[in-house]
Amino acid sequence: MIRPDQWRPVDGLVLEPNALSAVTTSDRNVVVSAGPGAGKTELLAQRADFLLGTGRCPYPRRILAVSFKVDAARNLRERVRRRSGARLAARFDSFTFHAFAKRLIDNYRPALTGYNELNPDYRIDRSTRIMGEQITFSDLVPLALEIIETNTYARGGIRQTYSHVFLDEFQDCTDQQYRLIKAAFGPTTAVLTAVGDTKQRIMAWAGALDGVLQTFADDFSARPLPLYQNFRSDPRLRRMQNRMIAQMDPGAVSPDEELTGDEGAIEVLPFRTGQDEAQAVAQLVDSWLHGGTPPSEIAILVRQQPHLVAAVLGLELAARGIPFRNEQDSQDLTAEPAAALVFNFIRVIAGGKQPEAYAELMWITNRSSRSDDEASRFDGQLKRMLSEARAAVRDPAFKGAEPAAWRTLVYEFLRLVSRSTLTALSTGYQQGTWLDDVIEQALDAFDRELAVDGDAIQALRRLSEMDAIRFLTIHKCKGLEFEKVVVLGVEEQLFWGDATAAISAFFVAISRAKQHLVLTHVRHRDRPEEPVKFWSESRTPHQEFLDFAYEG
DNA sequence: TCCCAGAAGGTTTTT
DNA sequence: CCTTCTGGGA
Repeated sequence: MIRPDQWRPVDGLVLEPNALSAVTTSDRNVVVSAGPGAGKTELLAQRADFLLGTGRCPYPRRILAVSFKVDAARNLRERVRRRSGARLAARFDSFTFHAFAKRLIDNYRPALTGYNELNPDYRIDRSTRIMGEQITFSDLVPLALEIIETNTYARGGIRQTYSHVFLDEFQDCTDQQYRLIKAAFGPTTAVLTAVGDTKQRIMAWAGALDGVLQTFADDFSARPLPLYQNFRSDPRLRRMQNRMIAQMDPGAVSPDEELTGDEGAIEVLPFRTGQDEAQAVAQLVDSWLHGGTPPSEIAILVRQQPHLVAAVLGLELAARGIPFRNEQDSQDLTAEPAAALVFNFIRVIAGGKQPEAYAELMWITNRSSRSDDEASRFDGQLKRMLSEARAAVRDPAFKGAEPAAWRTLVYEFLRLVSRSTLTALSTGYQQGTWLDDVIEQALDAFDRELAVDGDAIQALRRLSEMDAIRFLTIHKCKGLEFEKVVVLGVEEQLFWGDATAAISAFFVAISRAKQHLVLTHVRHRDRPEEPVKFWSESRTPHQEFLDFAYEG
């Protein structure tokens, strides 16, 4: 146990004064407002280390961190584990709002009565609610709220468990989510830390509360702690951000003398057609990769529907052998162990030497508790299965039977691995149909990628986190950062709607870049092959946004 | 029967 | 911001 006055930031980080206050305050609610790159997530990780390491969050009490996206929740969880070690991190729960709500429902389900009554093996569906057996995503938070509001036992349990609560990206909190937080943690039951940035509020259309940071400050008597530094972006990029801040929130502008320097680059590239744009951007990406930039440090951002806007670019990248991933249709399979197992199996039988994938496969399939005798028999069966599958894939007839032939092999492999080994991979696999859904989703994603160029190994690379450059909507990129960012289509036709929402989206997009930002626009975009209801072929540059790119 | 205003969808979220 | 269709009023 460390004494609070002897605690130092982990990894020797130097925190600005307000950040240090936010990290080491142990008995007061605070609201940290800070722009992009201020290190809000890092601040929460440091605060977790402080609270757990000094015993301000005393055993067996825990810290609850609530985020909006799986990515963000996982990111924070891993950072705390890395910084503070597994022992302390075991008392740190990092969930999305939905995961937090689901846990409340699972733990206190009998508290739901009447219309909301739910079977133990209830399912979650995208759209349809069936009384008693199936709920939708949007039911999760209201049902959790119902439990917390009506059941003193549940309320007491949750308050007993958590001494501190972290709220990430809080500017995008909805009315329902805010009510859940308020009902679960009254003003004096836990110490709350909210972090956010009003300028990055891009969920207003989905019901994010206007001025929720201020509402929180009022309701919870939270101390406001603004942060001023930006550790992410080079000076040229910070100056562009600052020009936008001057318009969005004049009070938060940084003085010019703090943003001097020549590092960083911003380019505005106008094109005649989407085809020209695709060629130039593919070439640019190619040159970045050859210059040594890792693929995971490059992102292509589009306001919405990246598959439509960037379809031509996809072809240009594929022609150059550059793996790319459309985040829209391969949603977070990387986090699913069952999907990873399927991909590893395909990697092992499709590729030449794949020692890592092979070792991973052996480890996962072999760890269920068997007797030595059984284990060695299973080992033999698996090796025989793998070598037969390898031979099958290399048979010229296999090409003609794709993708169904892959499916057959994968299911044969999964049968051998056994259902019980599979369900043991993740707690979620024991309830409902989630395991089967994940396996099907993994196979679908593989089919889709295989259809691009018919190369199984390339398809897998596109599905992997590390090897592929990413196509993202601006919404998906929130909270992420990249060395190089291309914002495709800075056009009136794409940045439509409420002016505040549009400028916030553009601000989020440009502030992802650490070193190099490229903005493109075209005069003509071909209507895509797949039918779309609304599409203008002729395009207008979004001059107001593009002008932010220029100094003076 | 003609004319014009309004609507529609797009960006997210789980074990 | 786009385009097409519908319903209500003239």
